[in-house]
Amino acid sequence: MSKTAYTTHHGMTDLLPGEIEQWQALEAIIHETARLFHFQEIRTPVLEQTELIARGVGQLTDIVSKEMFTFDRGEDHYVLRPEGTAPVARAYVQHHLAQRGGTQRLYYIGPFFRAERPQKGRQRQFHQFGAELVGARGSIADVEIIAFMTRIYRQIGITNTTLKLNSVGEPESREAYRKALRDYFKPLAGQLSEVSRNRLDTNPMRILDSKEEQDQPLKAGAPVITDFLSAASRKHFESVRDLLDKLRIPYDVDPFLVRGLDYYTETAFELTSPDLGSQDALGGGGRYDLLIEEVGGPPTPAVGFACGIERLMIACEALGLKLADPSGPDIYFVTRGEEAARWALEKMPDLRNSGLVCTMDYSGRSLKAQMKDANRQQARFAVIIGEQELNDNMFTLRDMEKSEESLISGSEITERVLSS
RNA sequence: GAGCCCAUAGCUCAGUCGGUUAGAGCGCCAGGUUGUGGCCCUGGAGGCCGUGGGUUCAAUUCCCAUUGGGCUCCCCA
Repeated sequence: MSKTAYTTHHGMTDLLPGEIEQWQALEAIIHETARLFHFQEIRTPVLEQTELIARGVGQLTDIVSKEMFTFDRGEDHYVLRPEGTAPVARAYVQHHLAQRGGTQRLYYIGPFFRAERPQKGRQRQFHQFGAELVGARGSIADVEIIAFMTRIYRQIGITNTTLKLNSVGEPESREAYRKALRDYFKPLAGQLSEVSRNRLDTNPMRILDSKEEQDQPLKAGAPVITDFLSAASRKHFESVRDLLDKLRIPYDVDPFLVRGLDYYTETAFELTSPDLGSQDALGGGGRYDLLIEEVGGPPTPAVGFACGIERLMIACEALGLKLADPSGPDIYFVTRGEEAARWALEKMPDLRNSGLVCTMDYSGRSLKAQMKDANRQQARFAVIIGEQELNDNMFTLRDMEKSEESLISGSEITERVLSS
């Protein structure tokens, strides 16, 4: 163990065979769901300009103020992207996607980076998938996004989730609400936890998601943002709830749901699971009507979500959900002698052209060792080739599960395996 | 940034009240079957007992530090 000179950095892990199958199966579900919603994949670089993230996500957010991996080369300031929405917004502006007309329906899967202390469900390199509807104003867009997200979990079989829903309104309402919160909490400052007290001036809305024991009773009497929403915001929020009801997507309105990024407006939501332990958010999202403009584009309403893949895996694990089993080859060639091995090597391209998965021993090991390997790899059939077989052009085809053997000619292999 | 826990074979873990060559199960390799997997039997490889220092005649064991890992708070995915 100590002989291993190099290891991954703290909070970054390798995905090995045995584990990767689950990821691939999940990715297949994501791509298929996106196809059904007619969203198209977008891939943006892992490195972005630090300024983009700082502006887009917000200078005062935890992400920007203390969790970014950054480095400089000459004049350029690089950051490992900590989230997906700001880069998508940047791409939308940079490539003038607005000029393509209509609404851009985009989704992505990929790694993101935050320099936090790792723990269960939190890695420094983690993975998210997400979707964005850019250029869509109506509440139907919000609901499509939520439907997209929840459908994926339903497809997987994760059903014991809670969808929390709130509206954070427009900036003006939020400012009025912030003031009301300050007015409410100021006299109680002495009873607040230290973290919350510090937020009183900087970001009082964050006091609302405090988990500190002592803050809970104080939160209970706090003003609710719903009372500060403009008529338009209120109508939008009502419409979202109404449409969710129509789609029979259950949700809980949580007036204290405040998401950590600055760019959210109007609808905000979060999907939580009881199987995740302390980090219980599977994913979340909301509307961000001002972000595109903030990063230099035309005023463009948008809504999106992002979900953590590692957390999804934890939930699958807890629920015993296996999305995929590793599959073995159709044929494993067991060879004796160099000539036999060469015959097998030359035969395999034909079989593969027919769609058969085949492999063989590469080291000229004993027959027993090769059979053992075929078994370990869960091969459906072993084809045994020795001198005799080559001379007669008749080979032993062994059904590994039934332990039955038959003699067949070389040209029969494909058909026999395909038909069983 | 703060707190708690852990560190012995590839994996999961015993163990030494401080005392010669450090163990098991699984896995791996080989033999039993000179051409046949899974079950069984036999054998083998594989550990500076995370690292550094201290106490001691003697440390994998006790003490300190350090590194790595896990969990929690904060916050998020």
